[in-house]
Amino acid sequence: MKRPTINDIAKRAGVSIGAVSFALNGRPGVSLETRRRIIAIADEMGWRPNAAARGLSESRAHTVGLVLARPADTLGIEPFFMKFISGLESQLTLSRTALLLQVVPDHAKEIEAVGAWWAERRIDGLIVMDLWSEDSRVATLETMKIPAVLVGRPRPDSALPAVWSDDAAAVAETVDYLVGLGHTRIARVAGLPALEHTRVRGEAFRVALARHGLEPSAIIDTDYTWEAGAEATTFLLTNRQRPTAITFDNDVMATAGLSVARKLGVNVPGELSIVAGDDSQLCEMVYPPLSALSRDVQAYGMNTARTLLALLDGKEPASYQDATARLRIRGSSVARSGSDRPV
Amino acid sequence: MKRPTINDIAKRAGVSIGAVSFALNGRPGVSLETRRRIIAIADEMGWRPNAAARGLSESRAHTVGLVLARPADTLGIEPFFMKFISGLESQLTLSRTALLLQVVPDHAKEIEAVGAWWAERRIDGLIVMDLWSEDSRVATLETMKIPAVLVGRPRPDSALPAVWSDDAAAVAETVDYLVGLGHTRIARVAGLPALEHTRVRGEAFRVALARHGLEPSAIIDTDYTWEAGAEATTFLLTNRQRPTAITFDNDVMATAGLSVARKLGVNVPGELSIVAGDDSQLCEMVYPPLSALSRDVQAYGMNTARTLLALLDGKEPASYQDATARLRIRGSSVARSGSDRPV
DNA sequence: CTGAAAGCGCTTACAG
DNA sequence: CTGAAAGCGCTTACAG
Repeated sequence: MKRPTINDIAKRAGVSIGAVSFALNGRPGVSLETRRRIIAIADEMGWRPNAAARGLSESRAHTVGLVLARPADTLGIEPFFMKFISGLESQLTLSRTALLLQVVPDHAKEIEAVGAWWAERRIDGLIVMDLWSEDSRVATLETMKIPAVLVGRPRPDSALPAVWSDDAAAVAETVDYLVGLGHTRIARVAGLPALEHTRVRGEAFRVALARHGLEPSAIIDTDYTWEAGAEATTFLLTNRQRPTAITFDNDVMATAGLSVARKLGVNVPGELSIVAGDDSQLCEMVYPPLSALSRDVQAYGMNTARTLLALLDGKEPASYQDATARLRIRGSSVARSGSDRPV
Repeated sequence: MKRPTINDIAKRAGVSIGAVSFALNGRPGVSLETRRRIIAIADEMGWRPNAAARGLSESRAHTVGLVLARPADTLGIEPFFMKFISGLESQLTLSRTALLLQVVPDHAKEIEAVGAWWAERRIDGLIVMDLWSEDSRVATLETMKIPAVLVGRPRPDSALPAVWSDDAAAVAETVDYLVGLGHTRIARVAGLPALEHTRVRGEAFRVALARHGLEPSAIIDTDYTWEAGAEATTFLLTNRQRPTAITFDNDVMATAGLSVARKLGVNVPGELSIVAGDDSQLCEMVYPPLSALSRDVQAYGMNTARTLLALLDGKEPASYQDATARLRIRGSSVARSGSDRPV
């Protein structure tokens, strides 16, 4: 029942353990015939390299880390993470690399967790998510010399490779679409203002509207929760000059907005068009179903894994631009039918 | 920049590496004064044990594994996993144990993944989720002698400890509640029939109704998806003798049921009461908000981690019964107001 | 092409 | 109470 070691294989094959190691790792120094025999024996014995032993001599853990820094009760109904992780792993597994996961409440705890993993040599590299505009983690990781991939825009102040998609273009598509429908009073319910992601979308929102000679009807910062989405929508819809279209930075808030509109007697899409900045099943579960910016999150995870693995293999750090989210039009957005509609 | 080893500490302290190891691990054999000095030096140098080295000599990885066997597109909007994992980790971290995660499509791939981790000695133990009534994994893990904790009912045919809660009691509470409201035609939209969880709930449903002299109005198996929930509800509500109350095995299907009822012009809760078998934010996001069986999922994860850690520490395998889910009553369920209402 | 040996950084019996 | 040494299971220069 004891798991076999290269020693056992060497004995059975009548060669040295060095030869076994060379044969199993495809390195020169063993005749083809011997190599074949060794591999056959290893397979037959169900041998797998002891990760600790290999890690110790290679100084490589064949493991990467992912820390999610968010309050546990915020780990909500967004399917993003599970899908992203699933994509990550499908790639990591191909390279026999494992994924270590931890959930912590904030950036300080994240650095602490990563520092421990790194000091214990449990990980070779790291995936960094939810980047802030001012994000102390980036400099800290560079100081610690931890190979890392940023999930988000490349940073001008950092050499760490990033995997990102063009949020600005996606927001522009949304704005162009809504303006094309005749909307002129368009509001934005934004996510956490500290996130770089949110800043980029906000700026793109202004710029896209400006191209049409328009200004934002309003931009409201939130924390992504249902409650914040509901509150923001209530504020917007009970205002004098209420918007005819609202974009929400995620699906949960868009759903909250839809729900508030119904309560206030504002017809969606008749009087109010809604577009969600994240797509998920939730958008199809409500009525009317929500138009949303949609993307392949699993592919995003896969590309992130590939970028990190390349970095760990000693390749030049290179950022990767993932596909831009595309607008998926559903029932929550239609042409403006108000008095000031262009004719 | 090189990370310090016990060798560096030993040199600085002027002692042998053995003494350092003893001091740092709180074992006897070092004088109190020396011990203090060594610990101070280690702290100052930011030393942390190399996990590979320790793992190799201890034959213990200080890591446990969790494999989620489900199709990637099913990794839906249920917050259950992220919450459970977050609970798991808060405990594991206290014991300096890491969590390895993998997502695979089915049981065969799960066994393959676990087998690889185990053969490579990457994990000391395992958490097994989503148990089936007939589950080949249980026997396989016992054959492989992998320490594992089952998330679900203890198995009569296995010595593996389980962490579970009394689903039957929770279902009975739901039935008693609905019957108490005057409902006599109560249907159940069940989850995956292969899951032991589903079987137990189904049986409890029959038994609880029988105690009131009633029979199930219907029991429909599904795959937990929105679509299946919608289809089942449509079937139930367009039937001649339609139920006045439906229990759904999760929140997503309950939401689908609510949506279908609205489309069919069946008033909730006026003509139909709905109870969800899983609670989540989703239940509060719809109108009327859904009554649901609610539980502390993070605590469930914490207790699972504790049970596994105890097993790894050589304690006798002992199952743990977690708190029973409690019915949280919201707007989707009210007293029956039909013609056959008891007076 | 092959074998014998050192080394990765720990833990842990074993002598003193 | 302390030190010197073997061993965990690999990889990898280094001689032959």
